[in-house]
Amino acid sequence: MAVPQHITLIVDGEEHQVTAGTTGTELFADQRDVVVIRVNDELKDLDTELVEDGARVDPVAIGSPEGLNVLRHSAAHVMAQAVQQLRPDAKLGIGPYVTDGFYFDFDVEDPFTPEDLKKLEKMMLKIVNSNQQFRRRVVTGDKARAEMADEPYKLELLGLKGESAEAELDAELDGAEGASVEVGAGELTIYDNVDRKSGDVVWEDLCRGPHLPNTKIISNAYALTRSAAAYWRGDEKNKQLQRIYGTAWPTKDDLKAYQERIAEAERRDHRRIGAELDLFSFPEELGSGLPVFHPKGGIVRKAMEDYSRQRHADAGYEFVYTPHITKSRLYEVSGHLDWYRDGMFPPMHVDEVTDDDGNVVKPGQDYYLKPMNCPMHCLIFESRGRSYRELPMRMFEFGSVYRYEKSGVIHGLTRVRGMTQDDAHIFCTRDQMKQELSTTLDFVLGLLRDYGLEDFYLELSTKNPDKYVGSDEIWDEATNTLAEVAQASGLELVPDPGGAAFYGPKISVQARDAIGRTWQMSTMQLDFNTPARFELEYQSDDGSRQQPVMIHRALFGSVERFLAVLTEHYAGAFPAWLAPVQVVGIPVAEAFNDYMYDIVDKLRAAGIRAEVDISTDRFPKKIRNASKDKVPFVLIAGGEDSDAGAVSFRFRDGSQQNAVPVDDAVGRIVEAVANRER
RNA sequence: GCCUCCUUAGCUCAGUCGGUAGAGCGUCUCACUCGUAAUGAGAAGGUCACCAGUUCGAUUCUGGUAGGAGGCUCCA
Repeated sequence: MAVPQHITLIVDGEEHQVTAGTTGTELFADQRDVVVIRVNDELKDLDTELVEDGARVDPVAIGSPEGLNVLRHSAAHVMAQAVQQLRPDAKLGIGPYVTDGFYFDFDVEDPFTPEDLKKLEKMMLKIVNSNQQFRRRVVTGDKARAEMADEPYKLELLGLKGESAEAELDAELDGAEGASVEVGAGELTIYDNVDRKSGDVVWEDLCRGPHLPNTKIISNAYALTRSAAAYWRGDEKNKQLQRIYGTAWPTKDDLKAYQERIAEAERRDHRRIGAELDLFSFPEELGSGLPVFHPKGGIVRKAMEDYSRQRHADAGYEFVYTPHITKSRLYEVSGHLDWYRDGMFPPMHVDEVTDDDGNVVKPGQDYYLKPMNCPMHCLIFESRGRSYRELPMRMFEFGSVYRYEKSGVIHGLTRVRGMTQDDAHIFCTRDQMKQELSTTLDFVLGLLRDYGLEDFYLELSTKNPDKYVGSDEIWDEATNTLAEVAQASGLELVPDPGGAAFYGPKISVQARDAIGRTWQMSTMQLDFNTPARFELEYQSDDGSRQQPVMIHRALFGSVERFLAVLTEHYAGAFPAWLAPVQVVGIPVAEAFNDYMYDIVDKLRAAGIRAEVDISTDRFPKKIRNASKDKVPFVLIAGGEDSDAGAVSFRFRDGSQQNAVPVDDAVGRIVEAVANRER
């Protein structure tokens, strides 16, 4: 019976004969960075006994994406153990890994304080240093329920698993934001944390795993970053649990690099730079999410808009203007009041006439601030009969819209209540739509590149089965057309099921910025429904009346948001063509002020935004000020320069070029602006 | 909208265990006239977000409102 049976494993690509029951720990004993193994595409604990003949076994290093996930998941367990030491009443929610870290949700009487987080970090260090083992144990449903009797949320997850078919459950749990980490497909498992010395089980959690072999690997390259509330299973109808976020890395240097990355993102925060460079502000008097642009920010914005207008004109767009408010009927026809009433500012009720007794003699009317421009563009289309010869008709507007965003979501310029969309609607025939989408995508990407974004991928948002209008055939046709255009672009295409607006599917362009973050930028939506609702039509070449197709598209999304993205992308150091001040002239001493002014006058005559710093600051201080303002070109002139009819450059990176003849310097700056050099 | 935290000079922040406040930067004045990231001295500047309550007395304690931060939910 106990005869050792030999099996063949394909270990890291090579065949090996081993005794059945050999563990990953034994196989990879000399590879210290291996923390889990992959057996036939499935991640397993390192101490898994291997019994299947012919199985593929691959080592997973701690630094690999999967290894990092396991590290962070295990760190979440250690944190939960510490939390239950500090707060024995804490009930466990879920605790998955996320990008760069992990979190764990707890139901506790009192929320965690920053002091608690410090205490918990120390308690975690104790656990980490005591080198507990993570030990996996398969349990039956009854056994799991018995052991988790004091953990109501775990029982709820077990209940879900019991009730529904496996596949369904996994889908549901995945939807519930990481819950599948707790009770995955297949068998139920509990992980015991076993004390090294005593062998006692000090903590346990219902968990799918896998985990690190022991807590020591977590080392002390972890940190608890913040606490916040989160709805249980991601549903705002449920109770809010207290969530603690943390991060964990293979080494202290990795942790430091991560923290430096976070600090860099903070330094680039457009709200901070916007204040430092005097670009915009959010006066409390106006209300939340309603920005004003100061003169410097106004220049950046105007430069962005001017270039956009020029490009749109070149691309055959026509410019339209529409009002900010309208009677309610427009948004009844468009369907917005049905779908987005909560996201719109409440109506203004006007023109009601009552008699002396308060009876309504003449009913009033509701006016709404407009949340979208498209219905108004439809009205322009239908203002007279249209011929197929006019199509495609491309209407562009910097359209200001107002949305009643929930107070908790407003964020700088990226999520506001009043914004200006660079909105266009293209009305075309069905035959034209594919070509039109394809040229629009090229146009969009080209323009984004001109603003300095280079790295893109596409997302295809498809029908939300609970939130759409129109027939399935129309949705299929629209979706397929968008998919074909997206694929033809050669860019990576990520599906976004259910992400579409109610009136049609969309492609969105996601851009990566200078520090690798992605932002949703442009969107292109194909819409058969709005033209139908407005009963738009044109006369075709055969004399029949046809309905046009409508393409919604915005490049910036909103001018405000795009300015925020560019501010963070450039860390405030805008390319010269966008910079609020393009040139600051600094005379070495007052005696050279006039010489400097002559140069700056030449620049101004060439359309350059140039200033002379004639403040009483000393020379080095002026250099410092210009640096802090991130001015692209600093021009310096003293005796050496004026004698030679020259000027000296100081660039933003601190490098210099001296004794440049004045005309050359002017030409160079004019060229840099005209070519939108970075 | 929900949870936690925050709001003190133009900005960044100290501080007051309840007796109406400080620093640095910035601003202004004076002196300095200088070659690549901070010259020195002096001055002005605050209803301690707003509104109530408790108190002899509130910037401080309590409640509410507004605004902000980080999350959650949402994002046409």
